Amino acid sequence: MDDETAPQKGTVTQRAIERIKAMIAEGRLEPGQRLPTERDLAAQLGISRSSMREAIRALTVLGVLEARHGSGIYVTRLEAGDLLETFGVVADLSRGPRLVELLEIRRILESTATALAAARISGDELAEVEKHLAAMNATEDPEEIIAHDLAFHRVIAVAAGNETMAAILEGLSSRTFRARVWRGYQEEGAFARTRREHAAIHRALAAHDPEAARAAAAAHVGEVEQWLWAQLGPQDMPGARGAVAT
Amino acid sequence: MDDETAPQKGTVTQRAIERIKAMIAEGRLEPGQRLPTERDLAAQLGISRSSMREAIRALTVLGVLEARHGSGIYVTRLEAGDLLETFGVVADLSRGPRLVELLEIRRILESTATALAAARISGDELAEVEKHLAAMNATEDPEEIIAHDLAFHRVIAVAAGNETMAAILEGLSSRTFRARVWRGYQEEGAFARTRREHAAIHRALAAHDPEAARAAAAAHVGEVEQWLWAQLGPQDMPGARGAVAT
DNA sequence: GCCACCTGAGTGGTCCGACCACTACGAGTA
DNA sequence: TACTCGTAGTGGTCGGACCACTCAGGTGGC
Repeated sequence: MDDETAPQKGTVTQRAIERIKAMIAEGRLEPGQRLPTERDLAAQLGISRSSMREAIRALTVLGVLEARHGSGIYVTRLEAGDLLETFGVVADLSRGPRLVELLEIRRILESTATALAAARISGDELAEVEKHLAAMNATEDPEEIIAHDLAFHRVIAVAAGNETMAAILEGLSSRTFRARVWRGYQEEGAFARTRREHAAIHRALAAHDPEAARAAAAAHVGEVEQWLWAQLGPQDMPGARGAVAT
Repeated sequence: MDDETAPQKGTVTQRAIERIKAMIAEGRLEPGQRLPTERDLAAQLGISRSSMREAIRALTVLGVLEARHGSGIYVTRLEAGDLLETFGVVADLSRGPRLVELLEIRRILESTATALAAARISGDELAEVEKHLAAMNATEDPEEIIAHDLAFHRVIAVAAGNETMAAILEGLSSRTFRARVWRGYQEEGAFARTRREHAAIHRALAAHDPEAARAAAAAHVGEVEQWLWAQLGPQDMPGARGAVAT
């Protein structure tokens, strides 16, 4: 009903966004290709440069386009990582019960990804997993631990052979998200438990045992999930006023 | 550390986006709340209205803000559905091997969601599932079938009790995505098979049998997955690692 | 008294033109 | 040949003007 073909539907900018998206979807614009200048594009669609800039900005934050100052506007590679960067925004802006939901999704995907990785992981990838595991255990700096923890799981997700899933999991473990949740979690002396869980995951990967890997990963994320749930059960999180029973 | 806190990092617009996002993350802007006018906001951050408009447009497409012509700018409810609308863009712009990856993710999430739903689904929800199932079988109009198919799975996802997962699954089954893939799939006379699979899912839900529900849902999505894989098999077989039966 | 209508201030939407900051390429030079 | 440096062209920012729409408050009729 609200589909194209009609003279005009929403705002001019919105139409411009759809037009460019359509051009990419139809293959008239290839990944990496350079677009005409803002001025030319605006003229082509018969709109002002301001409106065209808003459309470009919108597609930029969506990871579809990339603007290089002084050079031009380009279509991104359109790979999973480019497009799913916005997933981090969801994680950053979620609070309360939705955080638990996000962790539940991560548990489901991460456990499956780890199981797949156990079956497919190569020697090189396994070595990289071990590298991050060792680095994680060799320092006490929270920042460094989080960084290697992230990389640890990323290697596994990639080894699972699904780039899109790896990108989603990366968004679900974004720096700020992890920092927010883990700050409290780790303060309760969860370091030792985390190390044990990571070791269990590594063991299952090395043994190429998918079921053990699935269980270990599920337990790993599940621990955080349970803790977070308990956190906002009795009292809501600090900063937010009052538990909202929507 | 990674930024100089004081002077400036990226573009003016980018900074404005971060500022507003931060205001929301810190709770200084509540869901549903109205923001100052574009002109005031621009003045507050010391930037031009044009740049502020680009920032607002960016946050609008991300589902964080909502602009109502003549009324004002408001923070959305910030619920999963609002923020994950952009997920549909990923599905719409993905082609070739990435489509299979997306279907694999949908298979994983959908099977788990269906299993959860089997355990939790209420009588009312089950009735709604049956309603869409009947409507789906009562027509030959592809558009209508797709609509009820979508609603069928949506009810199940909601019954699983994870709104975020339901929103993601909705994005993975967006109208255009489904239309693109299913056009070819259904042309091969998959109607009968689809009906049988839907019936199996419903049966498992009615019996409150999670394992049967998981299997039925996985098979349902897996069928499309296999078909799609075969479609682009002969043409391009990129550097994916060996096929592993899951 | 009540309700429909109208008006106007205020808001987002669009356009324009100017200038700045940066990149890329090629002419000029050593 | 290799390097430097200018410059045309690009995205980034700004300010102002006007249009399209919403909504509250007043106005008029009933």
